[in-house]
Amino acid sequence: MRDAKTPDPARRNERSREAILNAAVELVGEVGYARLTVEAIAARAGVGKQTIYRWWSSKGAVVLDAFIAWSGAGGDTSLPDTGDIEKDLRAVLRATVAELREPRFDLPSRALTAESQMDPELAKQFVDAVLRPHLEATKERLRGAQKAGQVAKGIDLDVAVELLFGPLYHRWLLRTAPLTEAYADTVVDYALRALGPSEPAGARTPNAPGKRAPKGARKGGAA
Amino acid sequence: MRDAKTPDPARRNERSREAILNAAVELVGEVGYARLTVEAIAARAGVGKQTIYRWWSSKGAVVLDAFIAWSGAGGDTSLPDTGDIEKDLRAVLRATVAELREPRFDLPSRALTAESQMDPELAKQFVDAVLRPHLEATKERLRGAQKAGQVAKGIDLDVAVELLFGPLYHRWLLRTAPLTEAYADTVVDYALRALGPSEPAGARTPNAPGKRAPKGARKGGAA
DNA sequence: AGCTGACGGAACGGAACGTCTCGTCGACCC
DNA sequence: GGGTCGACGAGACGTTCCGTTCCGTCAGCT
Repeated sequence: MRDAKTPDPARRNERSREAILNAAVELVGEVGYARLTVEAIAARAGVGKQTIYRWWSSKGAVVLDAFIAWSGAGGDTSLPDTGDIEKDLRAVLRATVAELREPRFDLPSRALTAESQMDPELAKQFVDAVLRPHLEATKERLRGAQKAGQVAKGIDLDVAVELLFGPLYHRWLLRTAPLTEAYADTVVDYALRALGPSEPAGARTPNAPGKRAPKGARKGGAA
Repeated sequence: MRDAKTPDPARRNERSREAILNAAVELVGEVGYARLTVEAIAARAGVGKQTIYRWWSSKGAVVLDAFIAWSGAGGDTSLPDTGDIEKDLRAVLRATVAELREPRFDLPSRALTAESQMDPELAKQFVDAVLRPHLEATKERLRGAQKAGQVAKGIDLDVAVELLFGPLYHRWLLRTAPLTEAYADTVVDYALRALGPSEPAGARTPNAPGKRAPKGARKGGAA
C-alpha cells in the first residue's frame, strides 16, 4: 500500500516501447505534429492508451524520445579536427543546414522547438539531449583553435558558438530567407573574422589568395 | 446570391473588435497561450464565438492582431544614428534584450514564434508585421555605416543583421544561458569585428583604449 | 417602412483529452 | 505448480474545446 502510482520499469514491455516510438516518428512524418494525437499513436502501435500515459507525460515527451531514438542521439557528436578551423566549422555548419533542410529532421525539430516554448520541462530535455552535445562539441573544437592561435585568446567561446549557430537557427525558424549551404559558408566566414586573433597586420591565417572570400559564398543573403 | 460567405468590413462592430483584442492580451498574460481558448476570449469580451470566427481564422491570428495592436507596431522602428555604429547597435540590441525579458512581450512572442512553426500563413504575417521592420531598420543603419566606412564594403547586410540578432534569439528561445545586456554588448562587439573594414594594420576604428572590450561585456556567456 | 447583415447567445456533433475499469497474461515467489 | 502482482490491450467514460449552425435582436441603408 505504497503510493500506488509508480510503475515498475523492470516490468516494462520493451516491445510496446519500441512500437510506440516507431508509430510516433511515422505519424509525425505523415500528419505533422499538430495533428498528431496520442490516440493515433496508440492505435498505430497496437497499444492501450494508458500504456503511453503510464510512461510519458505528454505528446511532446513521446515525440522527443522518438526523435532521440530515431536520430541516433548519443552517437559521436565531436567535430573533425583537420587543424584548419575554417574548414572544420564549414563542414559542421553545412551539415547542420543539410539536416535542417531534410523533412525527417526539420519537422520534429520544429515541433519540439515550438513545444519547448510552452513546456520548460520538455525544453530542458530537448536542449540537453539534442542540441547541447553539438554546441559543446563545437565549443571544444574552438577551444582547440584558440590554443592553436587561430582564435583570439580573450574570446568567450559560448558566445562564439552562438555567433555560428544563432544566424542559422534564426533563418531556419523565422524563414526570413532561404537556408543554403552558401549562407552557412558566409556565416563561418564572418564569424571567423570576429574570432580571429587581433591581426598584427596581414597575419590572418597564411592568407592564401581567394581563401577568405570563397567563390560563391557571398550570395548567401538577400531577404 | 453571391458566395454568401464574405462579411462586410464596413458593418463591422469596432467595439467588439477592441474587446476581443483586449480580452486576448489579458488572457494570454493570465493563463498563457496554450491554455487560452477562443471560448474564453469570447466570454471575456462579451461577444459571440461566431464574431471571432467571422473575422479571424484561428486563435493564433487573434493573438497576433492583439499583440500587434498592444505593442503599438507600425510605430517608428528606425534606429538612432549618432554616427557611431557600435553605440547605435548596442542600443538596439540592449533594447531587444529588455523587451524579450519583459513578460508582456516575452510570452506572446514565444507563443507566436512557436505557433509560426506549425502555421506558415501566421508565420509570414508575424515576421512581416513584427520582426521584419526591426531587421530592416537595422539593415538600413548598417548600410549607412557601410557608406561611412565603418563596415566593410563587400559585406552582405542581410547576413550582418542575422549575425547580430541570431545569437540573441538563439539564447532567448533555447534558454541555453541567461539573456543579459552584457551578452548583447558582447555580440555587438564580436559582430563588429566581423563586419569592420579589413583593417590596414591597426586602423580598426580610432582604437581608443578600452573601447574594444568594454568593462563587463566579456562575461556574457558561460553556459 | 422594409431589408440586410453583423451581433450576442446558445446548442450542436465531433474530436481528443486524460482517467478509469475491465480481463488477460507473463514474470516472479513460495 | 499454484498464487500473487502489475503491466498490458482494449475501450468506456466525463470533460473540454473545437468550429458550425441556428435564433432573435438591432443598427444602418435605401
